[in-house]
Amino acid sequence: MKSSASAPTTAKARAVLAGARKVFLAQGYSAASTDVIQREAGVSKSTVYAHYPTKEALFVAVVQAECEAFMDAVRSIPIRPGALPETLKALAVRYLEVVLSPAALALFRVTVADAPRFPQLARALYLAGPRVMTLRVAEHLAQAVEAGEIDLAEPGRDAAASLFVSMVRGEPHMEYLTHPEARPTQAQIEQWASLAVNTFLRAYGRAG
Amino acid sequence: MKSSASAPTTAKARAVLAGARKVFLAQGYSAASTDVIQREAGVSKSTVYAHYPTKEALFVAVVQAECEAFMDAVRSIPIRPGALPETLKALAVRYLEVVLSPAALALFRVTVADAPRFPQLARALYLAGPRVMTLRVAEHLAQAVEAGEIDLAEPGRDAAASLFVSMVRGEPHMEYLTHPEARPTQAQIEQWASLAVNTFLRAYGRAG
DNA sequence: GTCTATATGAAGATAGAC
DNA sequence: GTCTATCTTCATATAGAC
Repeated sequence: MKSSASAPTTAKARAVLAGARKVFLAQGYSAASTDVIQREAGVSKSTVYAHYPTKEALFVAVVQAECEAFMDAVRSIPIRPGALPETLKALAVRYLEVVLSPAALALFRVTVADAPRFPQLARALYLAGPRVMTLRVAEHLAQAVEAGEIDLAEPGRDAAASLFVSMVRGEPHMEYLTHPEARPTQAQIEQWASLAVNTFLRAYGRAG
Repeated sequence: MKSSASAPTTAKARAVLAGARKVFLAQGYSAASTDVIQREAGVSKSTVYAHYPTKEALFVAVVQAECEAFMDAVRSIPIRPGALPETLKALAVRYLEVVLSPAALALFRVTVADAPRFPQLARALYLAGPRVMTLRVAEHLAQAVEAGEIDLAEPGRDAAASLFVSMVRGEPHMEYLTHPEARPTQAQIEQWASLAVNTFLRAYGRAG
């Protein structure tokens, strides 16, 4: 069911991918060197090239694997049916935890950085993250509309979901992308999630 | 009044900076080579090094200059006093035009990409863009509160401004960062701005 | 598949003349 | 300040033995 690349089988093959993951996510495509990847993986130069024909192919494999892991993380955020405010809040908190994780920030950095050179990877990131999250939110909002908890006649379900996700991610994502040493506290995440949910429900909720 | 680097005076010096700007914004720090910059500028290698001691210094000069230009662009967005919906809409449209411009997207890409290596540049970008915009919005929202057009008692003026900017920028910024060949249409910008403004005013406006 | 050793080119930076 | 020519290092990638 993998979209393209096959998962490595042997121990050395896994070591190559793991080393490449570490180096590429830390340094980006151009700054990373195959020498360092090779050393990090504890293998020789030709072992790297035995599994991946070029540095580009190795980078593509790494980013694709990370996008799939990222997508799985977003997909596995539970949506517990219940009162809408609590459900949205929990959703927002979990999404922020994923999106602000060091791995997700690094993936975003290196993928967006080389988007002009690897446009398909940038698109894969978009589909794996914001798109999947927005679709899931839209689905749940549809249920809330049915239940009469919310009124989305005007902007539409999809636009409302997209806006909600933008509100949740917007400011903290920007902040931690531009402050690479800093880490968000749980309190900040909760606070921002509450702010976004409250605003969203003030705008569209029925029993505000 | 410049914060750090001095503006180039001679024609060659300007050519070096212009060439570096073009190449760095297109390729990022690591992928860019001083050879290409030198050729782009129409000067020799040592002319580059006569003005900037290292590639790093040249990159810093380019990004700082771009951040200042970006800040000026955000600062020069007019806030015409008038009815709040129209004022916010115009503000949102102009902000999106700036933030989604090819130069701003490229600046974001290369700066965020190398944020771990050049953290002060990433912070400069944050201050030049989101921070300046949010402060301006907060200022205007304070006036709207005074005029009784809006009620921001609960989240507070600064949080509301930050949320508004997140709503405006969120989805389209993400979309065009991850689809480098595509360009937004004016209609899309207007539509997204309207959506953000309407939602914000539904949540906090008094005469919704 | 995996290693050591190496080919080949390009990168950042400098020397020295003008 | 500006050029041509060059130094040195390090990059991607390959050859050939096991």
